[in-house]
Amino acid sequence: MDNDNKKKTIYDLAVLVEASPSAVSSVLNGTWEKRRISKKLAEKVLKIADEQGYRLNTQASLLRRDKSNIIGMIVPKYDNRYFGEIAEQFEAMARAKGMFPVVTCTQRDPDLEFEAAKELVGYQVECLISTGATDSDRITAYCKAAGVQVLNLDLPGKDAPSVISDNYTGARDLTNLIFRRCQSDLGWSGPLRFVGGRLSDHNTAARLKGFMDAHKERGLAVPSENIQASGYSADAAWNSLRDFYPDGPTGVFVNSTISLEGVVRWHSQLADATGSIRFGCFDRDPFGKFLPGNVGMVEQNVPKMLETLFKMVGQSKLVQDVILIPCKLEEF
Amino acid sequence: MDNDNKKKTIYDLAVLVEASPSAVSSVLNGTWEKRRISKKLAEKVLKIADEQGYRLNTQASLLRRDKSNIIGMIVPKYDNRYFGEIAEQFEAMARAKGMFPVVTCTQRDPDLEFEAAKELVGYQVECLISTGATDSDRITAYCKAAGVQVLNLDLPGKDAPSVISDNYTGARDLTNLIFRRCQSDLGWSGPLRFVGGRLSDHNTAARLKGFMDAHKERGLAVPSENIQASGYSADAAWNSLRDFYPDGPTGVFVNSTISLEGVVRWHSQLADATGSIRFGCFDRDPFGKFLPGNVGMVEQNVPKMLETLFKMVGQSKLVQDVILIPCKLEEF
DNA sequence: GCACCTTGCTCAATCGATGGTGCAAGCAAT
DNA sequence: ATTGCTTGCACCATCGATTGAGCAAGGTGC
Repeated sequence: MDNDNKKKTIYDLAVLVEASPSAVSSVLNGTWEKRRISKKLAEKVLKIADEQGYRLNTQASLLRRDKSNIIGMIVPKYDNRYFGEIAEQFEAMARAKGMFPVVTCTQRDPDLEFEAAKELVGYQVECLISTGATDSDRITAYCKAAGVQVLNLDLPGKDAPSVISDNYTGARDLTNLIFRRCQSDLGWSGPLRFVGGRLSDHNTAARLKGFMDAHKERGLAVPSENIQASGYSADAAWNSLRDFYPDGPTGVFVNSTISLEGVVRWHSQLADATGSIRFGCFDRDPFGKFLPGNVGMVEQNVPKMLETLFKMVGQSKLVQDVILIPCKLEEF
Repeated sequence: MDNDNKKKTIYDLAVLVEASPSAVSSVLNGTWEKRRISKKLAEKVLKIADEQGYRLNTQASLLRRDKSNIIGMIVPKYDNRYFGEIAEQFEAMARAKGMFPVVTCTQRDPDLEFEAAKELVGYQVECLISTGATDSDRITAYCKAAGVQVLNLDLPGKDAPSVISDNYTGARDLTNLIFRRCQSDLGWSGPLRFVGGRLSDHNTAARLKGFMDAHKERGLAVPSENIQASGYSADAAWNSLRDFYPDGPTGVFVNSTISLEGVVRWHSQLADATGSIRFGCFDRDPFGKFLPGNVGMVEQNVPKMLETLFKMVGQSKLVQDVILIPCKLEEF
């Protein structure tokens, strides 16, 4: 049978079916009717291809075709539900559209992001989705020079269309929710604290603005030590709170579920004060609802974001530059 | 400059540097010294390639080479830390070894798993890692016929080497921990309940055996209604518990963090009984520690699993069929 | 002045699949 | 018997990069 482990090619099949490689090729790629190959030969080819376990060499096929149908995505991390959902749904939607998705995880490392983007361009992706990229403009510049479409997701970029959450409104709503619950549960009215993320990051900046505006509406000033955007890691959030022992009610706006891990660690180690703390988190995690003190989470609308994104794939003239997708606020 | 959006090829570069395409190629792929190309020409090629934004066409390159250096992985879901960590670390390790990782998510759908495996073979992967695959033997058979190495991860298969956790021991240890805490916290000694997973799945079966053996050691019988392996979804776990209102202390072995979501939902809705429940979970989630009633979690040793796996990549003669990696038990 | 080696390249076949073009056989119409 | 159309394929250039083989120019030794 096929005890030789070399892969079968259309030339091998051609010998077996006693026909030409081009006939075999056209049968296998479905163009045989157009090429007036007889049904009889077509069936014979398919039968033998099946018996021999033939599989198209995608590399060779793509080299010859003009379209690759490959769509690439870079994603920072798989350590939270948000990016996990993005990757999963992106793959599902790409497949549904007959494309081949290639997703690669770049660890929030700008150089790795750029390397990965270059690699994907080498694989002839037709479109590259740059998700949460630290330096998306460098990627965009490279891809533009290579004639590859780029779309930004989650974080905006200057030179390519971007689909992102309405971070400002989501953050303002979440801040208001925390205010409301601090008032009703603790009889206390702020100001709140902001923990996690980076100020240099667009999303953190937009969320902080929503946070600040909610304070302004209440005529509240926010002391600068209340803003602790010390990075995207649980340890960073933990470090920025570890020496803080509240002497009264406290409300915390947590920027990302990763930061939430650090905040919850802090929260759980406070002896008495634990009951007089309320927090809310931008981004959702299914366990969040069950964490004591958590009053609500913002869920970014991933299906809607991806749906919007996929409408732009392959379009050359795109009107809008940054498209904002509303978030959903879940109160616990 | 490069305002034409067609991709540059070595032929385009050859014209610009006034040399042959083969000289250009050998400079770009680093074989130029072996091929006795002068340093002067090499530098000229590199300079112009850079100016022109040249990028190797991987498709064409791979077609000609014998090794692709692509390593593929299929993964069921990105909705939990375990598979997320596997994907992330797999990519990092593959890159560190100079390979190009392609990971694709197959939604626990056996047909999608198989389709994805076939696609990856078409992309000339040198090795396919089949992670948690429902029907790994079908994938193995296909890949063997195509001469592609397969390694199973997380779930074992008959016809290819497998690296999996020591589910039995991990589950027995976790069961013992739950017993211990039920005794010390509640003065109660079982029998416990088992929730989540599928009995047809090897891992669930091994974990259930560990669960049962821990009961046997204590001379305890487990009523059949205590075993609720109703699937891998939060809703399934929730459904299998929703009508259960404990009238005394209760201990639950939760099989996967996804099932834990359902269990916690149930737990949080019990009125009085909530304090007399203890549970533990196979698989870790950073928020688990903060869930009331949770006494511990089993963490699978992903770095060790992948390290073991990568040692086998490219090896033709492999001695051991199923390699068990010990888990770590974390008590809260 | 001739043989021989080294240097620095170029030539052309090749990887596997694709698709435009061409050609032979068969049949009908005149 | 000749023209013309249809059917059913085969031939071959091509995609971009790689690599064994070969060749011309220049240098060295005797």
